[in-house]
Amino acid sequence: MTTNKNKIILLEDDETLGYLLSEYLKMNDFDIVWAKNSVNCFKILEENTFDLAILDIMLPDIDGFSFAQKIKNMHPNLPFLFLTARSLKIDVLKGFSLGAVDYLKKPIDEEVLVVRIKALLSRLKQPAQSNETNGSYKLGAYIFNAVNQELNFNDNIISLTNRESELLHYLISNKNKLCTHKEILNHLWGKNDYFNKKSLNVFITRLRKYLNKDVSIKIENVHNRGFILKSD
Amino acid sequence: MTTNKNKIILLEDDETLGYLLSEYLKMNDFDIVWAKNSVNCFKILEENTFDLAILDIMLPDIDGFSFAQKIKNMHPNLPFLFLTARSLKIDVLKGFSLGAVDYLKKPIDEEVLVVRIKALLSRLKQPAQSNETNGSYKLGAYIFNAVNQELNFNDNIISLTNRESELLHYLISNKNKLCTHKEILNHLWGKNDYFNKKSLNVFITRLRKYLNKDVSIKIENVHNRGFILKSD
DNA sequence: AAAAAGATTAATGAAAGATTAATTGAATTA
DNA sequence: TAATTCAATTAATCTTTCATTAATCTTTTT
Repeated sequence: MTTNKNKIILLEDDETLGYLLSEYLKMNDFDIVWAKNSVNCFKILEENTFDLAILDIMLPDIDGFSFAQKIKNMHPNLPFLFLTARSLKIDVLKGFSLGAVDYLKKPIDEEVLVVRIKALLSRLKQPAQSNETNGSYKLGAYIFNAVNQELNFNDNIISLTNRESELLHYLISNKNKLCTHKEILNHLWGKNDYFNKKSLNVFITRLRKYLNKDVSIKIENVHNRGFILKSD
Repeated sequence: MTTNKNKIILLEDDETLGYLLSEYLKMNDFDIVWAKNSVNCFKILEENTFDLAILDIMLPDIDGFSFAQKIKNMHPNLPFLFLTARSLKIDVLKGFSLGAVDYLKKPIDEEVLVVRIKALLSRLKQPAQSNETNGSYKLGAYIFNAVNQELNFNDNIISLTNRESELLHYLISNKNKLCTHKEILNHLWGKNDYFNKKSLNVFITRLRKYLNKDVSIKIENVHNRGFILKSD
């Protein structure tokens, strides 16, 4: 595994469409292998692993569905999506019940295809990295988990209080952008008065203390305006 | 209390379509909650967990996409699919880039919808049981059998009561992730009031006592939010 | 240099949580 | 039907948490 590109096998007998699709997908940073017929496709699949298979099921030399079944037996975990000119409901149902992850009708819009593939792959990738990246933010050497309200620095976990976490969440999702006192106060406290502002200052100090292990992270004050969380 | 049906929330303002869809999906063994507007939907989502959200993004009271974004912030792992009358390419692209798992155009064919949902859920379910095998979970040096309601520590078997077991089951299947009071109470008791919360505290204490033989396991409280079962 | 804004540290007190004990109520048994 | 058992709930009590407030020091602005 020398590349981190997603490997996709495309089974498409139409020269023009096959060429266009594989070129377009290559441009979008996928590693494409184009098989022009099912025999060829089978051979390639025997010797390689892929992240996704895109199958044109109206190929002349084989019934697409039985082919998909074969693939499923060979590579039970290989997700596949169908391209098809057929739009019969029965086909769609058949496709999904075979375990297809998607079913696109021709003519294909390449842009839509790419977005769908990316969405698919990112979803399929998730189990590998657990839910660590989801709902959590990288901040310099820290990782902030907004759901658990935790700051992770080198597996050293700091539990944040509600207010600390809310404030950091607000700042981090407006990273490198001024957050005015007003905005922050209204967002966290629902109102904006002298005392809440005092409170805000206390929490800013706390966050600064938590984050001081990475000197590239700073919470800067803009006099009479608000705060900016700077990082990167 | 715990059913093995897939819980789905349906956001659909159209009375007729909403009724038809939720009835049809119920017939197909899904556990459906139908929200007729986004405010309602939001409330329900705050207090419950679902396996899938189906969103009509042309609702009059809110922009569907920003709503999806909100949901994503709240429940980063909740997969959602869009129903829409719009078929503009830009919308489809936007939907997928938000992380939608599917995008269906109205009019909906219920049969297709069900097949797609099943395909989706079966795919999404796979990663879930990382260390769950036929109802038993490894938790540090313990093995929890959710069916027999037993905790095994070095072949020393502790029998759990219903509530103890339900609670541990919920926490363990959300290991290392915050479970809010609301979620837990709604999941176990079906409602969320002062007294149930008190009861919950008692059961937390019990579970802590059972689990105190392995110091690497902790049930942590997040003040005013809920609990996290930490292990590994 | 005075005044205002911000930073920091510490003190406080109400609410939330933990723990143990008592009570209730349903199911089981005598 | 009375007695027993067992789990869930409620009560009572003790402990901890954390947002707020206060007090004091530092920086910025004019």
